[in-house]
Amino acid sequence: MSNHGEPRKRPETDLRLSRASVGRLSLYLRRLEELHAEGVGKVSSGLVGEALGVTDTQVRKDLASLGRLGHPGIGYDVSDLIAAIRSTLGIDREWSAALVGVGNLGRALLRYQGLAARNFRIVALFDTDPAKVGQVAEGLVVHPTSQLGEVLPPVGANLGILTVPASAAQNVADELIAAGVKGLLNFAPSVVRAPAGVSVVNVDLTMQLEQLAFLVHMAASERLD
Amino acid sequence: MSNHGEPRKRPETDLRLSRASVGRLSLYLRRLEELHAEGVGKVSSGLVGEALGVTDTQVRKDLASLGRLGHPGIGYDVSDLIAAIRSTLGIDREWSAALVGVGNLGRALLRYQGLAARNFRIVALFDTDPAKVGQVAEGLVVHPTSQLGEVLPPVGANLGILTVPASAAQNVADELIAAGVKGLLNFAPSVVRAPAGVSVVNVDLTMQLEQLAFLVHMAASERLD
DNA sequence: GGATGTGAACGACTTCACAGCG
DNA sequence: CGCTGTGAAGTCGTTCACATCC
Repeated sequence: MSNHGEPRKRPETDLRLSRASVGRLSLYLRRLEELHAEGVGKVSSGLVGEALGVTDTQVRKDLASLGRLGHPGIGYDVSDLIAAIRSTLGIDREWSAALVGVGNLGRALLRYQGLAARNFRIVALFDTDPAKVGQVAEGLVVHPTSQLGEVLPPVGANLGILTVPASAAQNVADELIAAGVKGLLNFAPSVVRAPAGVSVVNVDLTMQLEQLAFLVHMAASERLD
Repeated sequence: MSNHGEPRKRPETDLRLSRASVGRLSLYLRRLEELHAEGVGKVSSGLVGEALGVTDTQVRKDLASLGRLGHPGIGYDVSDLIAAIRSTLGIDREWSAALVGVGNLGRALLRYQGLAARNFRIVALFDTDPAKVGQVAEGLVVHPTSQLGEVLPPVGANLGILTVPASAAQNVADELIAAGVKGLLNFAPSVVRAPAGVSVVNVDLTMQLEQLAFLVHMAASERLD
């Protein structure tokens, strides 16, 4: 689903957090924010994991990587946990992104409130279609992708969002990287690769549809017991 | 990212394919279709995995679960592999889906060509917004979500796609399940749970953004060596 | 020689069991 | 007593090494 580009040589032993646990930390964070909004001040590991289908032990193991935040017999302080997870994930600051490919999906992302709620801002738009260039969407002018190298650096986005056809994805990714972007969110149905120092998350809707088809397919054949 | 709903009791020992390998099979399939289009007839495990960042050994292990399709010294027949993967994933037939939530993302999915290309058809639309009910999008009328129970069963969709707010996701999921749907693709930022026999894939864009933020955040601090 | 298939070693992640603290 | 933190055990997935076959 996501990778770091090149296969890494070093086993990365210093990295405390496993890939899987980072995903769960996101889930915990959301759950904790819900609980916080409900006025809950202290939580147990069981309460956090319950609605998420995660065991209490697993929650404690994950939270242990943030430091010693729990109080035996009491639980965890919700606000402390929220702050610690935000800081660990690196979302206690603002991220700015360039979006390339102002099609249906690109526009949907532009209008998606969830991005702003998490301090992700889209600060530049690009498209190759001459009919789209010059248009304004959500207060941003669409620039031609060919001018990415000149337009983007002064804006200084640290992320790139790819909502382009698969055939264009790697080329656009390379241009974004050349323009200084440090992370890529790729929605094209292709595996985008990047050099060390640039992170990539491939979303790949097609793959997830096929995962679902497989699960349903399997469940159906299991029913024939 | 995706789960089967309730935590399962039985370790499901009969299931040959691991979750991770199913995802890779999707990637192989896409790569093989590219190669097929280029007129390639035989491939080696190395060639399939190369552009995907997967080792040859891993490819062979994954393909082994499809049966004995390889020929030592020669490789695999591209067409055979494509057919075998399609059949294993359960995408050698048509899947029909109801889409609930005709907002920006819902509309983007409706127009997404990749669905049709993979034999996934959206056959019914629902929304709670009275302003949207009755509208026609891509040839389909938007029905009120409240009438899901009456409208959907005669149409007979086997999947449900949720592009609704997180607060509504579980309720809508329950209604879809009651209407006979066997699989759910959930785009809402929440974990949707389903009883045994119904499969769920949670896409969760927020989580993937946070994954990316974390990776970039980590890469930045590693640079201080 | 060139490539597959696969047991065995290895490593990563999860669950268990329980010590320890409030 | 309730709940955390964590070594140990167990499970799952990946990589290695090599026997095997065209």
